[in-house]
Amino acid sequence: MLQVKYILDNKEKVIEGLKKRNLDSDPLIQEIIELNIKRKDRISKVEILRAEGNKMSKAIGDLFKKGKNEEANEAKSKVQAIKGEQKSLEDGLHEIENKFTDLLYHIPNVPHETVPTGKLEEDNVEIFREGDIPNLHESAKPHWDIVKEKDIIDFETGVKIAGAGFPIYKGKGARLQRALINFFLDEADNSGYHEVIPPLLINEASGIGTGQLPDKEGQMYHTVADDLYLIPTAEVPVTNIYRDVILSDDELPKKHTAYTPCFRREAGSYGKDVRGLNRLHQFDKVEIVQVVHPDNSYAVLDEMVDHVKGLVRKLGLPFRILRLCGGDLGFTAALTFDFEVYSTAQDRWLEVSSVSNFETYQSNRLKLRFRQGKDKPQLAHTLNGSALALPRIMAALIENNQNEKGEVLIPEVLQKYTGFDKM
RNA sequence: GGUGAGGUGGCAGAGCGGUUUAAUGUACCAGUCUUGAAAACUGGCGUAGGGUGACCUACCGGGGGUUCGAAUCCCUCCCUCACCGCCA
Repeated sequence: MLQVKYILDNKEKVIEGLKKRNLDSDPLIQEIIELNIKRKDRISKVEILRAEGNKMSKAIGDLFKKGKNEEANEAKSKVQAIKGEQKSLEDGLHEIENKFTDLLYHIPNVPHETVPTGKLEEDNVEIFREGDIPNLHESAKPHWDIVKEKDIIDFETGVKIAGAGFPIYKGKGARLQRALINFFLDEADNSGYHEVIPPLLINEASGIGTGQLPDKEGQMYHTVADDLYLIPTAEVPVTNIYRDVILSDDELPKKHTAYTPCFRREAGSYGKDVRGLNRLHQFDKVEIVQVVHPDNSYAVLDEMVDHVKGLVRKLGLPFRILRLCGGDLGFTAALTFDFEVYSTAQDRWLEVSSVSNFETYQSNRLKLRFRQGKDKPQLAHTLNGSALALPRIMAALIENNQNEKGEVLIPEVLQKYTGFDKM
């Protein structure tokens, strides 16, 4: 969430910035400012009373020790009166503070100055494009037909076992999946990301830390008996490694990569959009996460974008990078670049990666700080990106690399992982 | 799942209603000494909110309660450890 001090010092900037999200935050910000005044006023009143009470209580102890019981009892009733007043002020304070933090939780991050205005996907700005879109032969098919013919992904049996959106990868399909995971992990390792295998279930505090909670619990699977959530992305457990942590500046940056399955409840839209591998409830992803010094975070964002670029390039997929507009920007992000690969047989772009800088939005919730020399701790910046999400990469590879003989060719970089060069 | 023991500063560890403003040790930082280091000694050493400042306030797993006063007593939730059971 945003820092209160930042909101107070940059009121206009915050309101202007949030307009890019098509959000009229003026009344909300105003309410926060007013509540903050009330809050501070109440705190100082409570603290004055408390200081007085503390002092008198101490004196009572001394009086009893000296045997002046009468005086002590007299003082007791005085303190009792003070405490009564204090209690009702404190109750009010609790109420104010609950409302205050609740409001803060509901304000999204302020978009970076380079975020374009816009409401829909179409308003995202393409900033980069690379690779030739192949001309497919007449008999080219979408991936859902190909995988069925070759029996490498079985959607129907997945439906029986779990439901729609839980495919079974089989034989060479499973092997290709595994190859992609290992390729992505090796590439991340080469770029200095330290691999972790995190828990796939997270508690409420972790969900709040990275911004999935409150309010967005509907997007996650929830295990009722134990009150845990299945991770929607490795971002959540990996970033939460640093919840309530104060790092020293020479420990920055922290770079992590993790392969995990991801679970999303999101009830997709319909038809072509959700067919085959386009949208799943369970999918595999390799994530990269960084915790960095605030001065570097935008340079690091570029570095992460370059890393993802390298991956798609090596796979030989035509791709483009979009700068997300305010309307399409995630709740917690300040700036996001989406990667899309071109799926020839479907004749459309498929999102395969989202690389974002959250600035201090997550670290403020996480209490993720670092200390520069002997200075007071300050909030670090967090970033993350998919590098990459598997299913749509798989879909694009299968569609773009099909030849007239009905074979699907495996990109060279993957062959040492798959052990075969075509399917 | 059962039984028992616990959760105190970076770590170790005392305190179990009122000189706790949380002892002590250790780690760390600075200084003295030293050619330098070690040792010894001296001082400093948590987070957050408020005040120009001396200072004030909160925090001993979380929340609530008893009391003039709670790390200490009570309730509740969470977590850790040990043993038993079950199990990959």
